[in-house]
Amino acid sequence: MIPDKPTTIKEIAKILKISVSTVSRALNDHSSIGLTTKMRVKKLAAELNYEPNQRAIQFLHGKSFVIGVILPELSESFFSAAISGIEDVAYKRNYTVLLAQSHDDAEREKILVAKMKTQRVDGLLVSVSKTTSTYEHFDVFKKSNIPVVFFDRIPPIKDIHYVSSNLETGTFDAVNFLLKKGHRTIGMINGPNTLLASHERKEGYIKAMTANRLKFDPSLILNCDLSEEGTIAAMDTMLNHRRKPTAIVTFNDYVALFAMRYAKSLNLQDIDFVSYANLPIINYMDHTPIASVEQFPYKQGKKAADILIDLINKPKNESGTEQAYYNVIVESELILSNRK
Amino acid sequence: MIPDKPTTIKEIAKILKISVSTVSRALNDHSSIGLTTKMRVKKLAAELNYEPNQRAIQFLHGKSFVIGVILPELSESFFSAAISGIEDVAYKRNYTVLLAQSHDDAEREKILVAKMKTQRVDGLLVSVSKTTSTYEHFDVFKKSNIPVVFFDRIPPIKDIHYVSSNLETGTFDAVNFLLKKGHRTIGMINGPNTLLASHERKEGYIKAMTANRLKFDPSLILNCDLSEEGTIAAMDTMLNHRRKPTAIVTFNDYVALFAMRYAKSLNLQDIDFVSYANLPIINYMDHTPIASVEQFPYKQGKKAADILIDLINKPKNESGTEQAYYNVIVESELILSNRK
DNA sequence: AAAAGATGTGCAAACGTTTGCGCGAAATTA
DNA sequence: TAATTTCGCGCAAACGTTTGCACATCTTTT
Repeated sequence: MIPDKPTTIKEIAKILKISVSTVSRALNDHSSIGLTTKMRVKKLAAELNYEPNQRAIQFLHGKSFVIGVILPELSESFFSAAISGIEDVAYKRNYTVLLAQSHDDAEREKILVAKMKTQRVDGLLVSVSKTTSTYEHFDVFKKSNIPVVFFDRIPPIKDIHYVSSNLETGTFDAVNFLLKKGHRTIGMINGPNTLLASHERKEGYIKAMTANRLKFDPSLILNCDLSEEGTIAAMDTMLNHRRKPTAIVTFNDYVALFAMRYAKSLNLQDIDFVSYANLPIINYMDHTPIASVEQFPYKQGKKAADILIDLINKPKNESGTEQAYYNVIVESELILSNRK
Repeated sequence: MIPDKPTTIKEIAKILKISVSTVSRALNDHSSIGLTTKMRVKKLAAELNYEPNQRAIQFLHGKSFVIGVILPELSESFFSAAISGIEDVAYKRNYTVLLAQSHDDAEREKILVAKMKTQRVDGLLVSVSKTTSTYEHFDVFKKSNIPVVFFDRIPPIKDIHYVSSNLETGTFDAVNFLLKKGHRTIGMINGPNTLLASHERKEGYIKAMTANRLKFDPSLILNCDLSEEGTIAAMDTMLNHRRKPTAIVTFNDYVALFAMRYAKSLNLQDIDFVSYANLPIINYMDHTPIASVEQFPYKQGKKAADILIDLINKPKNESGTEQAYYNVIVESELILSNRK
């Protein structure tokens, strides 16, 4: 009836009339404990449903085996896939995940970072919020020598660990694929130039063209604010271009959807689209891009978590040696649609 | 240069030549500490960037302010929305979230439950895995008087707290809506009968028919394994029915997609579909259901988290009084498509 | 002037566990 | 047999914080 307080090592010691240290060592299979004692201890521990109090242990060691994760929006498929990867790694390496979302609000992100610090996480994994423009709130971690790994949305500052995807190669493959398929006029509805990702896409496009000894026509790459209206405007420009594209690469699946819908409303069924995989269900749709560049959020999450835990367990940086920073690029990859 | 160990209360005490207890009380605004002392302590604490070691405090109190959350699949939109709600509540009520996913694997779920116990979470929030058929692994929590709240996928056992959605009313509204729209023959592609959710849908359907003084034709409700093949088979049966339906209610968005695609391939454009909202992007598609039953995963998550934290902070159940169980139903609701 | 109350502070225990050190007893070596 | 090693175990400190209790000083009240 009594809400049984968890069994402690002390109680076991008292019952067995041995010291707590012996019990502790016995449970941890320490070499200096006799086999018989070990057996007795373990047997009783099992009977009493003994569970070591992690909080006490963590407190003693000053380690928590907890990693903090701050993401912009948990319900976005990219991030939920990433957190899935993070959790899987943490699980395997015996860490647990303390989760928080910034809702793309810089203020909330600041509070969360402080909270994570207070909770004494062993390390922090962050994809920064869209509205974050200063990065001093991460300094407390650096000062305390607690590793921070950024991923996907990485801040434009020096001396940080990060994992992100390289969209250039994926784009190269995408354009190359379209060229091999016979297309000669390939348009691109790109994102705003303020995004690093837009530049990577553009670079990939250009390299694919030149690699195929084709002239690069800058007017075939259009910027777009990623909204439906912006997409339609870009499409209009594209379709009225003196060289009307027969294939279009779009910045993301939403843009692809808008563009395809618009093309269809104009009864244009003959344009091939290639996009970047953001949405898991795009394959269920009536008209899908014929290929998409996959960014492997799950893999990125895994990689970032692995790096973070490596950093946590790294021997203290010997004074003098320059700290090395992990800058990991997860290659993106062209995936052909499995539907005809 | 030295990776500064966090400041402790002891150091403050030593510098100020007062005892640790005084420092502790000063920082906690205890009434028995002189104003001047308080000021001195707080000033120095601020200068040294003192942060109370939560781990020590938690250890001392035997409370962690952490709630465990075990979900089947973080990357499913329903669950990622739910975790978002959970996190928001936890954030507001000063708890943190320890997250884990079972990947719909009963074995992994068991391990995770044990791990959560070991981590000494203050409470547990669970949506059980599809493959879970026994529920003894939750007993350890009950024995230790740590509250567990189930949500959405709740186990078929007695004496548990849970939050789930009532699909009956949503279905009622859906069918009613179709009837008002003039439909008289309404089919339903339901899920397998093993799911509670299938029964709720069926009940809602029946009640809507009888409420409109229409005869209920059981042969218009088909079970389906939710796969594409199963959906197509159901559609075939449906379309060859002597009373060919003019509208169909489907178990979920995937089924709706399969069914709509199949209907389209047969050049049947005149069937109205209603579904249950699982997929956020369905609104971007070419053909969308004209309405869907929303289950508010975010809201469900919030509610479940609130209940859990209430339970945690509830005064110990006075021996004798029967424990009351929260059984909360979040009503589902019919949402009309915003596209024509 | 003595007793009683505030007021401000310190002592020490407690939370559960690990671990360096020491010590006695048994087993091995010289 | 004496000297040494190995084995098995206990003592006590440490981690950072809170808190009941006691104590000293100062201010009231009788």
